[in-house]
Amino acid sequence: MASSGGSLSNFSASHEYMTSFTDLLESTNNKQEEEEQESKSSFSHGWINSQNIEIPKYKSFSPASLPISPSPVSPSSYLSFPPGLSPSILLDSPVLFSSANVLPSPTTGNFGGVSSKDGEKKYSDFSFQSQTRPSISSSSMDPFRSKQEEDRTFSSKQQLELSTMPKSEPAPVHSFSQDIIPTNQTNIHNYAQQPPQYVREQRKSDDGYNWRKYGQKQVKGSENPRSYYKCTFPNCPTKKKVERNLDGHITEIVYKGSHNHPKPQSTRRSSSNSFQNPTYSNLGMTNQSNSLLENAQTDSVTTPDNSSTSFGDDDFEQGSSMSNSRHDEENEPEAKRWKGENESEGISASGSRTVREPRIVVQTTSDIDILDDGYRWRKYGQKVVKGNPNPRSYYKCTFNGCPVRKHVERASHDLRAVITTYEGKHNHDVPAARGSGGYTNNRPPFTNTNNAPTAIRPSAMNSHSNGMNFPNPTRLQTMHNQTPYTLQMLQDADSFAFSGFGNSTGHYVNQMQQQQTENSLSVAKEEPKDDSFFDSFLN
DNA sequence: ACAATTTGACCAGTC
DNA sequence: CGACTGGTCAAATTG
Repeated sequence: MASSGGSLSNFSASHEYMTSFTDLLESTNNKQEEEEQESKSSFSHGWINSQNIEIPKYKSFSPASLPISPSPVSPSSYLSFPPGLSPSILLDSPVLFSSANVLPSPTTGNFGGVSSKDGEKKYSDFSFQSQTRPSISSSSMDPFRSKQEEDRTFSSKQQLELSTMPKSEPAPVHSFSQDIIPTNQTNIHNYAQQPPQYVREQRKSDDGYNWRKYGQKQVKGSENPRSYYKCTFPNCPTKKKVERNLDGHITEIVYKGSHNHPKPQSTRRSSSNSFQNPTYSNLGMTNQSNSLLENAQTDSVTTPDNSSTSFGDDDFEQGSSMSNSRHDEENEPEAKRWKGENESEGISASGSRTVREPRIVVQTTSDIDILDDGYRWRKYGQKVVKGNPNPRSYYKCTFNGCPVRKHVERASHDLRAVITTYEGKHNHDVPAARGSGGYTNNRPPFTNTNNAPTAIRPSAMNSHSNGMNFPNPTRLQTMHNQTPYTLQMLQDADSFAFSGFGNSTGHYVNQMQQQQTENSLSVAKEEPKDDSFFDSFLN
């Protein structure tokens, strides 16, 4: 199969791969069972649930990456997997399974080792995942597969989740671009190669992180209850929500935010596993991973807006990769956003998706384009929210299919201050500058035209034409715990930012005004600078 | 007694 | 503006 593919273009892939691996090993969460189930379920039923999660690219990627590599081959082999290959095919192929070491029971979908939750099981799952993913990813997968197939997918799904959840996720994101795929694959390989134990860990920790469940709710349109989890690491803003089907299988996992800390490896059982390969677990994953992540983000993908890319650790990887979530959003409309899942039906860009699968989406906090300047907005709501007597206006970007929204409100403590919060990233260029041609020029696009953009942003930030060194919004978010960017934040930053970038400021200011006008927001004009400043960053 | 989970209520966001 | 839905909080429950 694809083994030869070689496209593993990056290290990153390997890194992620590595990380995921380590994660798996490490992961030893108490919640293992849950996760396990989750992972399983997601895969198995993922698309079946038909939550409509279309995971177009996503799926594709993951699958590809996953697995296939029958044998524990070198990562490269994984990579080799041609994107074109449908995972499903691979899955079907006995070879794949076999490679997995553990074969799942056709009926149960469990591996022989399953009985024990130990690594063995995981292991098996693992193998599946790799397989499954491909299948999943491939749109070709027939949701109505025979039970056996489902079972397989099942396991695979689980694996997917596992892989995805933690670090793997990032990979998938990258995967959007074919280039990325390799990375994913890489991850997959690792899993596959890994002993059963690995698998387990994955399940447990998912990603190796520890999560606290803080809520559960029945969501409309789905029989599956949705569970809400927060990362237990102090001050870590990362959250995830998991939907499980009636069977307890995870059908969907959505990550929000990125971890601002390394994975709790130590905690996790990695030790227990014999399996842990030194290689895998520590393999420098950390270091490499970081670099990789960054590369990945930059290169291929996307950086997650939120993505904590900056972190760089393996752990982060996930997040960062997650960050790619942008892609998700943009590319995959379906990819749900943490909150407002706009999932506008697939609107987004590629609407190519058709197949549904359990999704694992990483949302970084929200992708936020800090600046709206130049964009056109439609007001769709207004509300007074608790803690601020001033009404909050809600706006949507009017560009067709663009998921970006923002809300604006005056600070309760200072009417001069306008707080603007952006959610989502533009999937298009700034509309022709209304007044200022500058708009377009200035903005480098955070906007993603396509999926690709995501990756771009980070770099964009850096390169920002303005010469502003402002931290990438994405990162900022991360830094702020993924808090959406707000004007306030900008204001805070003002002082320093401003000083350095006078020119841009003016420019931005204008933009702000324009925006204000457009939005009909009564933005505090008094402090246009702030906004502009802000905008500049955003841009 | 403690920690984790569950669950109803509240709040924000969207239509 | 009101209704609806999803996300979060936090008290209650469970292990």
